[in-house]
Amino acid sequence: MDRFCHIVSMQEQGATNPDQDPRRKAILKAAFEAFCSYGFRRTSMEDIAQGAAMSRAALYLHYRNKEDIFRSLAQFYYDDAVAQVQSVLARDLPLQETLAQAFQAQTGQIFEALLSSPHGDELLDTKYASSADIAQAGEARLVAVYAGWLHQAAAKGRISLAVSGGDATALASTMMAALHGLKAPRPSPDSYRAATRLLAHVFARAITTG
Amino acid sequence: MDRFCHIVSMQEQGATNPDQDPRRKAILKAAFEAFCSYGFRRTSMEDIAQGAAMSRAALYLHYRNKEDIFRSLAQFYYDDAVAQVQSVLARDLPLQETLAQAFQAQTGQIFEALLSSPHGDELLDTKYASSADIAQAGEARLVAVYAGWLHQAAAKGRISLAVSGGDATALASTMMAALHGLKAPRPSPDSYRAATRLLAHVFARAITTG
DNA sequence: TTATGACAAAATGATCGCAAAATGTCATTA
DNA sequence: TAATGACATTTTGCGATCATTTTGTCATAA
Repeated sequence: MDRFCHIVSMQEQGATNPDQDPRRKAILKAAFEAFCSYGFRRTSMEDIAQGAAMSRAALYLHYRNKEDIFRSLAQFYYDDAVAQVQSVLARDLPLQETLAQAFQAQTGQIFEALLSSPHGDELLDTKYASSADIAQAGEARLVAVYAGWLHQAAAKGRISLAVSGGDATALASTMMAALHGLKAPRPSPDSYRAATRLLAHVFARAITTG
Repeated sequence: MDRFCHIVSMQEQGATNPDQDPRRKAILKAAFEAFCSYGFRRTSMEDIAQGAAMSRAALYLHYRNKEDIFRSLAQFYYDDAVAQVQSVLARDLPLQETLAQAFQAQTGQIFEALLSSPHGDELLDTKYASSADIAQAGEARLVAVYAGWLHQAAAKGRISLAVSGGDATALASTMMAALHGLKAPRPSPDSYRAATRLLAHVFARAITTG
């Protein structure tokens, strides 16, 4: 389950970005794992400190408190999701493949691990309670990214926005909402991925010109 | 807010159906209203009895307990949704309009009222906790109805299932899941309806032949 | 300077007791 | 016979207590 490290190491760029601090990264990684196995409430700062191989007091040198860590994690997830989606959309793949990979990139990674953990419910609760602002902003950024891409593609005549009366944002927003619907209790991660892919194809077909 | 009576009165048929009993209907109606304004937990049998203009003891002549009433309500919702969707799909409207009206029929009515009530969250919880079986069966029935319709339409050549590799059930199930996604906190009931309509158009376009 | 152990304050949660409310069941009534 | 009032039982909500855990902060050590 070391997706976290994988993702983290991918964003090794920029210099004075606070999220470059290896200590902060270690803390986030430890917190991520503790949250997954114990849930937010049952994870103590001590747990996180041990996971990050430092004293509990040291945590407070980097984050104000547990909530701050959690919010940082949420922020991290969205930053990653936005970057991934942008990267996929920038490639020049067939329409279907583009959307399929974008959807996958967006939901996969950290999020899947979180949700499929035994404490997915609580974490989702915590996320929306304590980081509602971050989540909202993140969702909005994602919608904006999709909308921008749709807009450009339409301008180039590669797709048609007729299905939404030309409104790229409405379409992007509905796309995101639909995608969220797939997250509901699913028999297996595979069926989740299959549904995601199918949804991508549906949207791709709906905006195909002609 | 008397959607409930409206819906109930529409199913005046059959003779010995227990759900024809006017007393049972009165109880369901009263319970529905009480649940909407107080939530499940804070609604007492006394509240329901008063709303139904009978003694509390009389309730027990018709339902075993509060949970039984709630489950009956859930069952009622799904019966209604299935009937509505079937009725819409049976009509011979343009593809887009068919799906749009089916989606609307399915989510609208009772459900909208429940969710937009101040206690939507708790009721949804209660619903999935205490009536998970009914909900699951209901969802399955809805998927089956859509799948059957898709299958027939494909056979007649009116639509194409290419988008899901010919799998009508997979498509129907993804459709339902996507629809559920729209239920997430929305700015307004209007925006909810608009998104529903847009999603219908997307799916319609995705299965249009050609 | 940076990290830590130690400390005071705060939060948690388990347990009790009690009063009020709600539940489910009958014997009785109309 | 269908409906009710009344009753015994159960559940709920609230406050208080107390041991334990967790938190956030500092003075101090590496």
